[in-house]
Amino acid sequence: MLLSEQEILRRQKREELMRMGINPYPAEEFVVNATAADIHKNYENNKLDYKSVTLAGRLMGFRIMGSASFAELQDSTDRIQLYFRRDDLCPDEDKTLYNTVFKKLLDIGDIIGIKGFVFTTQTNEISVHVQEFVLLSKALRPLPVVKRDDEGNVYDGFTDPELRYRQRYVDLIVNPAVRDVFRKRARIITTMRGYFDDKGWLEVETPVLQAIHGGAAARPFETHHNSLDMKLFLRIATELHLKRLIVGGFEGVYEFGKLFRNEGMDRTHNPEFTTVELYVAYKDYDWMMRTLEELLEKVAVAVNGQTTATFGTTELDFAGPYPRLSITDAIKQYTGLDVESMDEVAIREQCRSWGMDVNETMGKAKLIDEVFGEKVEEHIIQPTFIIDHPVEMSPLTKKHRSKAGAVERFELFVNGKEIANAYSELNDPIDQRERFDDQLKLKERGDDEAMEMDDDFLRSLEYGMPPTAGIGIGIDRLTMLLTNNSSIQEVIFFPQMRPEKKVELASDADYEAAGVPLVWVPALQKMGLMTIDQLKAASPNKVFNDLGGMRKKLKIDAPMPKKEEVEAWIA
RNA sequence: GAUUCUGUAGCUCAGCUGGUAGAGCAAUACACUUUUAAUGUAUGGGUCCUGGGUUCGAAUCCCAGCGGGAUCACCA
Repeated sequence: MLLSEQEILRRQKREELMRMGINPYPAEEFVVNATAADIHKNYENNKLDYKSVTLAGRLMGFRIMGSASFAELQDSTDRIQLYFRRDDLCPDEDKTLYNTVFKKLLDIGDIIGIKGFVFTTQTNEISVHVQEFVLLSKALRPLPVVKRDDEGNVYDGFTDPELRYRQRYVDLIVNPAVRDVFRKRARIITTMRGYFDDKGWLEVETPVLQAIHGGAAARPFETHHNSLDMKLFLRIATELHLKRLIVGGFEGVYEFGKLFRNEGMDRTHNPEFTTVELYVAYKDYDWMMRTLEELLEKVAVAVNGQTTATFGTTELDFAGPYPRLSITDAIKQYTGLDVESMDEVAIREQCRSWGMDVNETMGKAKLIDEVFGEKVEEHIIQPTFIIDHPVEMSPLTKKHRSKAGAVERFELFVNGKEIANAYSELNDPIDQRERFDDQLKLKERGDDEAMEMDDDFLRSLEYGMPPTAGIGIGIDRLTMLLTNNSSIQEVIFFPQMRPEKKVELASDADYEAAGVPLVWVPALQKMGLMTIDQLKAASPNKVFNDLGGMRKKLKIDAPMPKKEEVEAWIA
């Protein structure tokens, strides 16, 4: 492995600590009785309680001034300043603990535990005067040092998205706002769970691996089960299993979980994403709209303390009720086009005149959906229910009680994006079978997103499913809205990325087999001789000469090999 | 998948019409007992993403590849 100068130094410090009898990775529990946030919040009003605190966290900065020093400690809650004084830590003659262990052998990124008392410095900063400290974990890699001034301006930020997503742990350490996003994400989920549980609905888990992928129009991931020797799909929705559970007699069931769709990736799509789906018996989509309004209002308040959330320059208000607009009325409102009174051909012509990419296989329903997506969606900023979609686009939805050709469905749009999709669930098994048949016809015509026939699901409906309202909510997108992030990668800890490419590197054993003593391997690697082939192709004279330089540069403690030895490696 | 921008020290970035690299922070050494983007002095640190090409000479120009960002298409 090729190490930077700083990494080598830290490894040497680790060794040095061990030589001094200090375990850089001790096993013992370290009991903490305070946190940085707690001290900042409560010390001023309650000074007596902070005469003896123990804290643990990561060192994020040093300001050393001779025999006294300040350091920044970051625990899971916040940062706090530590004050170290040599003669307090080392009252006797031996000043090693301060001069060597603290000043020389600790680095930014190391995790320590401290014991001390809280006080306020002359510059009026609440700090901990350290009386004892113990190393809990030595960090071998240097951390990016992000500096902030009093106004909160950031200097030398750790900002490269590739590095931030690939090494999210580093992002979380140095960018506190990132930790906050994920705390809010967790709060969104726990608030929803609490709401559902209070209603008496059951949290359930259904299979991720499915022989038939159903419940949505999407391309699935495929995998293979070895002992069954069969193809399995990763689920694209939880819908069909949850409805089986309603058939089974639960009044309400919900599942938070990952869905997997083998489609494009961009700032609003990750191949695996989180949704919650909820199904409640004896309800319809009107009821579900009211429920969603109540739920989102609670969630917004739980996350941001108010029903409004700022997204970019717009203020979104999640306080219900939200406007309800049929998909055809929405099109009329934003384009002036009355699609209800038009036939398929006329709509298609209109789409073409707008320069939209449409073709003959698209029926009226699909065209309406396209027009909505192209001309309307982006304009819907405040939470709005778009309702009563054409039946062809909604194969699992009950036909509308009064509107011909429509279904009882709504999608909630916020800031131009769909974040929830719900309907009065279709529970007529004969109608459901016909809808699946229609999907199969689409599939035969080449629509690889059309749903498959799910006979077991139909069988369950034949036993009778109560009238049911169901909804799916995209957790990632909701989190984006409530945390003011325009990229899904910002609200997923480890967004999908291409694997890092590994540099081709010969192993230590390969070098040894070529006769190279291990001490010289780093030197050869530093010279760019990463593989044995490269070594064999090198000039022995040059290698021998360069080795002298590298020996000094890398502070290699072994005597120089003889020229004949070097020639032997290469020959 | 298409278009476009981009890849230089551990991090953030300079580097002009080609002459083998610079800054700040981080690191190392020294000074400094309340600093806070601590400060001062000195020092070290680079396969300039990879591979070809043009050239006496490439971080720089050209081609290809790989990674990433943005926009668009499909989708939630």
